[in-house]
Amino acid sequence: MINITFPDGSVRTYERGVTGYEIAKSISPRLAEEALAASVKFADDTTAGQGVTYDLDRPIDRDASIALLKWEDEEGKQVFWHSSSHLMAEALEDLYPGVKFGIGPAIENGFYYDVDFADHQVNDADLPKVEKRMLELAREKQTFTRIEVAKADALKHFEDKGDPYKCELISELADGTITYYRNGHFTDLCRGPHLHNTEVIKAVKLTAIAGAYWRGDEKRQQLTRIYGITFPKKSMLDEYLVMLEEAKKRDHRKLGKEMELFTFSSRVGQGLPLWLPRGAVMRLQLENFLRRKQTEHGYLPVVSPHIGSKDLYVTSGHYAKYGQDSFQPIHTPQEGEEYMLKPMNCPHHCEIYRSAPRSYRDLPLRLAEFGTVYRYEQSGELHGLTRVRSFTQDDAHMFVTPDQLKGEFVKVIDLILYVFRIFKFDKFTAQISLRDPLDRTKYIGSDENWEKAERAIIEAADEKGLPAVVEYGEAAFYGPKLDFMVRDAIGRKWQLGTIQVDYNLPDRFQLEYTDTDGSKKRPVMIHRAPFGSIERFTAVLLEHTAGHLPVWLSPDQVKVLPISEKYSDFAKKVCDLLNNSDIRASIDDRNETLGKRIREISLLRVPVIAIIGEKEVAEGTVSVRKEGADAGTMKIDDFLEWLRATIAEELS
RNA sequence: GCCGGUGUAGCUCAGGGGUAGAGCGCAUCCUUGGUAAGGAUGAGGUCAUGAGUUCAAUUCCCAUCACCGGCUCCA
Repeated sequence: MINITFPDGSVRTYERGVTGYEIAKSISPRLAEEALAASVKFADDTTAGQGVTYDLDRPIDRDASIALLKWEDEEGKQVFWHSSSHLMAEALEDLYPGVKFGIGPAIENGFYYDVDFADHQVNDADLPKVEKRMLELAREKQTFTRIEVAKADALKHFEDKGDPYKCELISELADGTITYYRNGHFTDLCRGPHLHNTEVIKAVKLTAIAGAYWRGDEKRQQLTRIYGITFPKKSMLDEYLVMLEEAKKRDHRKLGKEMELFTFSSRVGQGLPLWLPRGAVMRLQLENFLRRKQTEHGYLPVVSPHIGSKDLYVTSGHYAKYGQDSFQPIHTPQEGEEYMLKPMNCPHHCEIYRSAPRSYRDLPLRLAEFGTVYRYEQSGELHGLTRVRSFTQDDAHMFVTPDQLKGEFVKVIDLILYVFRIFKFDKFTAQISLRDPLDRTKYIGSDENWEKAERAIIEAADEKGLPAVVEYGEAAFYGPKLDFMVRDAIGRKWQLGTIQVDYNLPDRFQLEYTDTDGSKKRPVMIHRAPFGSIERFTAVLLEHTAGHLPVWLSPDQVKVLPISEKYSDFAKKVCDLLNNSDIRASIDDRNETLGKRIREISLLRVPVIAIIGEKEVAEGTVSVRKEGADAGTMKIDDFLEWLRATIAEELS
């Protein structure tokens, strides 16, 4: 007999070799129905961590703690979708005999399988057939059988089957036992784990078809990747589809058009956004918001040109690393003279640092600039405002002594958290990227400094209580970093702010300061950008808010609507009063019905509408509507106060 | 850059080998309206661009460009 410990601490004894499924059944039939896999941590496993995920049918042969994983658990979903990808493969093999398979993992929302269809051309119209077949197969209540085979046998199996991709994968595995999983007549090389039975897969939607290189290598065979998602209930699929529709409605490209914020022109060039008047107003508010806060934090504004001599980037090292893939140098009438569009602001800021001798008393020196940079992103990678070729970083570089690193980090984290709070990004995580412990040769800078910096980041994150994960080997070659990921209102993840330590540029530019003892020391540089870029941030914010920006940020804060032309004069007076108090208000007295004007203004997402008719003129009031809801009738002065209070509230 | 898809009026889209349609928007007029679409009339298109097949191409074929979905990349 063996002891099984449950998450609530209770212990039960079972026969040796009991399976997760049997355990679940012994607790309740309902649990057996809902459980998808088991998280098993053996009593003799002394390593940290949660243990391994087991198939429900896999025997447990010694004392262990187990947690039964359901759909609600992330690992449960992963098993569900991984099994679904096998089910899809089985369906594909049925429908298109002779197809060859690459890999088919679960992903954040569903799964995919990379398939070589040889001569057959698959398109969207084929997907419903595959979905139908998958559901038929699922209803056969296929079990997933785990089979252990020797590597040589596995290799032979897939050679006989004529599947070169699987053979390649197997040949790279360590010698010894390899596992297969079999469901129905489909057998796949797989580590597992898998579902107890395919019957729980009740709803299937194949979402997309795309090309994907075998092993992500563009020089190799391109396979057809089919994406899909499955659910244990039909209603969940419906909800998911509604969510996708919602995401489409929030697409910042669509909102940018509807709200008249920005546009693109092929004549201007790919990936080069044009900010329309309303967009430009919003953008200026974003900049001013940060500028004010940065002034409080002791940042000094600087301005640098949009181009720089090629030498500058040769010195910084960027030319050697990225020169070939950048906008190419600009030539002048002067023979041999070359300039480049600036791909980043740091080298310019390094030269600003060098413009005067620096003392330890000058540090930290914080140079800030909304610096527009130009990067030749690959054309297929451009996407709305999130990936463009010209964008403005909310950039700043801090030059600090090694001892100031941590204090400075804490201050930057504070700033970023402030930004998140104001924009209501309530859910976020941070990733601390450190060196690869196994290979320290690829990093520049002394061991001692790296350790200091890594410790500083970890401690700073800890002090601020950041929900942070540490990733080893993810640091840049020039320094460790801290990145922030936010989740938007419909649960999607975005990378926003970043803080990076840099030992490279101070070296390359030979930056120095005079220390207390009169010796010359090298400062450490910190790059940071809370927004990342104004363009990207705008995109994320639009999708997060579905275009309903806070009043302080809205391009038009108030529209004043006289019910008929008779009240235009009074409306004009109200409008002037608001404008004189720095409220962005304008009048809409077009020859349209009130309902129609309200509709159009609402579609532009103007947050506040002030309506003026006979009654209002007589009483010196306005009738206020905010975000589609009646906010009451107010005296003009009260309305102004109310607006100010609303904005102050948003910014507190 | 690669694979696949799309490109028709300012926008959203329908159509189809015999040179084009809707709704919205725009203009003019009527209407002077009370919280998300009042009415009438009218103007707008080299059907992305270039070459090809054809008596005839916006439609079919090819190339190019842009956009969309992915892959790869991201200082």
